[in-house]
Amino acid sequence: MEEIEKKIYIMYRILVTNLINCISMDVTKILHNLNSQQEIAVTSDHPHLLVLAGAGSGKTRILVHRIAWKIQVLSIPSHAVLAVTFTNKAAREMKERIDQLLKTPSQGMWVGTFHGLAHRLLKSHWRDAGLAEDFQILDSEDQLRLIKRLMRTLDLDEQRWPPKQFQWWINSQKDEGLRSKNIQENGDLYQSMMLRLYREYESNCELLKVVDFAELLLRSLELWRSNEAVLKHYQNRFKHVLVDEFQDTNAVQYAWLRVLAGSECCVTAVGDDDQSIYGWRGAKVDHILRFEKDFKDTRIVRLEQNYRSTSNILRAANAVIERNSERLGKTLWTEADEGEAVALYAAFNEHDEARYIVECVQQWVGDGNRRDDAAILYRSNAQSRVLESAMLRAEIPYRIYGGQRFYERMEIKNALSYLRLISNKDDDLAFERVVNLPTRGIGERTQSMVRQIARQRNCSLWSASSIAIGNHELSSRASNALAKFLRLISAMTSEVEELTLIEKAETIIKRSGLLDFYKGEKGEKGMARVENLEELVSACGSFEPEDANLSPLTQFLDQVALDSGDRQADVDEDAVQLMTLHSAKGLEYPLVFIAGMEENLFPHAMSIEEPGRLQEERRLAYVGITRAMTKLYLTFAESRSIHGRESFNSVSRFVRDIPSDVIDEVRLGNTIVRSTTYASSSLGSDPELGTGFSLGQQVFHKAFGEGVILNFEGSGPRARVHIKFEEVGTKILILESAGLSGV
DNA sequence: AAGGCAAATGTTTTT
DNA sequence: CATTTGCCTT
Repeated sequence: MEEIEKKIYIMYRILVTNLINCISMDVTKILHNLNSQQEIAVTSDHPHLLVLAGAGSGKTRILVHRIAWKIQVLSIPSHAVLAVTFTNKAAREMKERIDQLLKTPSQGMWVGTFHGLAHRLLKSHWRDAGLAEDFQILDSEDQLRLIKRLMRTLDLDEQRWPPKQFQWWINSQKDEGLRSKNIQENGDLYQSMMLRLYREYESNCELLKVVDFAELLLRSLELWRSNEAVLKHYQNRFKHVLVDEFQDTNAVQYAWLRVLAGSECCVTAVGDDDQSIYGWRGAKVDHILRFEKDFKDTRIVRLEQNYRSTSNILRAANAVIERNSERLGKTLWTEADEGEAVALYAAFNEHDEARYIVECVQQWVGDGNRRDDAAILYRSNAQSRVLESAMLRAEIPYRIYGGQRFYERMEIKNALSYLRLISNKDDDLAFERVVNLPTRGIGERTQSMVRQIARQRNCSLWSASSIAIGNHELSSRASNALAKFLRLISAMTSEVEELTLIEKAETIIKRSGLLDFYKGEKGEKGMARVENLEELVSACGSFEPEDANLSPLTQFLDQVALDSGDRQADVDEDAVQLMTLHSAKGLEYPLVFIAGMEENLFPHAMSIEEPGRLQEERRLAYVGITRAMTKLYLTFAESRSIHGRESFNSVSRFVRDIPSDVIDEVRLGNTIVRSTTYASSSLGSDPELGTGFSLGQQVFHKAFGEGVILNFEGSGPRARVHIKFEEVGTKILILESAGLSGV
């Protein structure tokens, strides 16, 4: 069997080579430097292809080269190709690399995120999709606001029913493709409550002409399912569909692909079940297993050779992921050298951990390396603070990824709301956001009055406001303030009409009073906000509209809603990268630190009980470890303050899974000797700073019993000692009055 | 209606 | 610990 396959393959290669010669085109570089598995993945002519690509095996490269192969060698027109990713960043990168490889730009090809492509569909078929032509995109913050508002009208107690829960529930239903009418009541109070709000939410979105993220996908799926003509059009066009990060697809996205693919489309899916870390967001690894069944005649190619990491790092990664049961099974291997051992550092607390990392970075830089090549990863954003301040103190330039995104910042959303209101007076969400910002005397009372009128008349808040003023339904003070606001918006609209996008943004930020409002805000915050507003203006300046028929402003607003705006600001500065493990997926760095390798933190306490969630944490650990190319540091803190409370966690189980011959345990300045099981660490040889005791030492106190020394503040007899007692927890004692004795 | 102070409340992230 | 939310006073 294998023999035959080999022969066919050789014949195929001969044919291919001839073909290349015939076309006399330089396509050799498409196959240049590919290993045999990669080459099969690029050139396979099976109808469908599933590439199981391990970390660092050249996943994106395969996708890009396969597209180039199809276009240049198989002469498939580029407009027949659709490539879909999850993030804008990945889509941008793919576009760039295709252009680079093909030289000729990827004209006619659709490359984008699921959401971006769905939006594009709905924009062209808004009528068939049952939407308004100028429908707005609702981001998650807008969504939460809307839900809160609906809860208020339904008189639901926000304490008993957290709005976030409604949001989460509604989104999960939509991710599964379920509308409220598809859900059966099961007599459960919680479910019936959720469902009740879901119904209300659906009809309100309809009314407000807004579409949330999940809706973009679901709506475009329903469009295809219900409209034969539209579907046929796209099925006839896109004969080649390629999906990146396939393990991250949720139910609707998978259905979307299946419907589009129909029966004559070639689907290529590239993914790694071991890197599925978005299960909590509806992603289903099962889709990888189902692919073969749903797409008949699928060729499966495994890419297991890793080109990124040393073999020690890979051994660590494999040891961690091996303990997961539900795997397709894949073992990464490399031709690379053993490399250095994985360093493990046991810190006393999070500050010591940060200090140690800073020291290592300084040494790395001192050795002539780039800060850009170093990344510090952590499980949750809260951990970044301590690391950040340590970097700041050491004057090491750093860049934090994630956290708050540009277009989600309050001042930016406010400015955008003014722009939205300029382009569409009936945008109620924008209206509500800025009607009293900066404060102009339109308070809660007036606003609820206007809302009530809007509901009665079934009109927008904008129209309701003029009705309220016209009918003298408000106090004269409120009426004047409201009229002033309406005049301001109208005036700005006409003033700005003929201006370019950047001028519009500039004018509106000034005229609305937002700029002065934030300038007046005291402290660093106001400054930063003003800077952000300026950055928004410059973003308007560099925006290039795609469609000449539509107004640049509306196009800008749509793009902003779909793009989180992870701008590449000061990318040129050589800086250490700080990010969560989640956002590190897809990236690689020569030097990687993973901080906070502790039980309850990583794996996270919320995930520790459930086996499924724990497996996902394990995959996250695998993702983290495989980011490292040459040197990996794992650190954990024996004591860490979480939410202001001190907690003591043992070293993460993921660390214990790594074979000890791969790990090099770092001992601080040779002062302390400790074992990984830390609790009963052996005594230090040198007393700490003349106190007569050492860190990690077991001590006895008359009242509190036995404990372990965790930290010192100061030195000599007046030093403050942090001790974790077995019975009473941690105490901070003055040494000379504590009356401690060694055990 | 607006600003100030106390209490609550904390995963992971993209779109 | 640090930020956001809600209540309460002016």
